[in-house]
Amino acid sequence: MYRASRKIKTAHGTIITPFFMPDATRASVRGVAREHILAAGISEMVVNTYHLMLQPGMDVIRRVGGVHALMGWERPLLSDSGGYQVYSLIHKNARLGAIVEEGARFRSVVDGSQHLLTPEKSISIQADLGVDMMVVLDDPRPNTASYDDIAAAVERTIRWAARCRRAYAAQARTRGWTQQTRPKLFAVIQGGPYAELRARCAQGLIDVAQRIDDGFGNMHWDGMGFGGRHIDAQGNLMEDALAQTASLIPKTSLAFALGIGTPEDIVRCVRMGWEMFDCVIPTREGRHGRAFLWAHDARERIAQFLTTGTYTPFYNYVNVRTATHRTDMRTLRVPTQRGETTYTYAYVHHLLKVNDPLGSAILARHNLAFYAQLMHMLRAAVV
RNA sequence: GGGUCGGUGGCAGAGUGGUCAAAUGCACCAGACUGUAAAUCUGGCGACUUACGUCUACGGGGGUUCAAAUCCCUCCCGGCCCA
Repeated sequence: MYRASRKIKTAHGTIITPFFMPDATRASVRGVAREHILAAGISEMVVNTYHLMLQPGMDVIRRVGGVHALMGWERPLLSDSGGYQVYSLIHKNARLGAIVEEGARFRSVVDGSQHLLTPEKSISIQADLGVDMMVVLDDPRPNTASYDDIAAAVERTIRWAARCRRAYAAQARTRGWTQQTRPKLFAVIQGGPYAELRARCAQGLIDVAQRIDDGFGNMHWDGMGFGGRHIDAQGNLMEDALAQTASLIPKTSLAFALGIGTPEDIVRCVRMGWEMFDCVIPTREGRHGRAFLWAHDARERIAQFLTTGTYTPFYNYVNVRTATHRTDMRTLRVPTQRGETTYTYAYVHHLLKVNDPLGSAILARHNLAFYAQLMHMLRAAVV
């Protein structure tokens, strides 16, 4: 069952669960300015260790005083460890990298240069980024990998989590973090499609937290995520896996469903107990011409699903690129700093057709507002 | 008026006797996208047909040939050169 809404204090403000973070992988949500992110009702974003260490590079990040300063963003940020990027690179093209016990060896997609991202280095980089929430380096595997391969990745993920936790404690000393200012530390559960491996991974990670001091005497992870891919070959949410994994996460830790998802997936996951999400869907789909739209009685349908488990579709998904919108003068709501404005479908359709980034940006902003509203409804429903 | 080069699918542009319903790009019509190597990728794109397939097509008309977008004749149209 869902977890009640709770507040998390960070150095850049208080977060209320459940919440959704758009991916600002390279320190920007592609094409959407920070004032438009805020206007959409979004207060947290995810940046990426892998991308930022390559560009602009940690030398620049340190000199400008961190990624908040670089972006001019005053709200909470989470950095992903880079594990997923290395996984993505390696599994799409084995020449681009390899996992070794020391860490993830990979070639930069920016300039082809070779790098070794270790658990310690990932934590150090994330500390330099200055984010409010950081994630341990993990070893994701495709769900199609062999049982033995995934089992080995689970054990490695646990060992790497232990190294990350020690590195975190060392950073805490060096940088003088306090219990109030320190970034939250998230572990990541692997195990893919195998329930016993997920359980083993979760228990292994919990043991690590109890065994290794984070520098503040905490005996738990601030958050625990579920990594890898949670979508089957048909594009459906792996509900059993997500439900089981949510149940493995102690209430002392925030439950973070990495990379999820569609509005429906998020609602389903919140019911299972997941509390935080990040995904490219609202922005990528927007960039590619899709808009999420509320169905009638969406709020009631969501509330009904949370209490009874009976799911009724609560939104529509429209492709504004299709010819039907060429002269469609109905309007699409887009958030602004002073409330809201509207654009006609016909205009957005035209902008998309002429490849003006404005069309993509309008839809991304619209979809971000949709996701923010969704999370607002969910917060109200899980009191 | 003479010469010359050329007219190919919505556009640009290959092809110069058979494997051509015609490369490729763009446009167009759809689809995909879930810790962003994604302003990316996939499919369709003459007509009819679920499909096998059938028909009509490379400016118009007429020939040669078993077979023509490709060769010949003629007409129409366009560029350039000469008068």
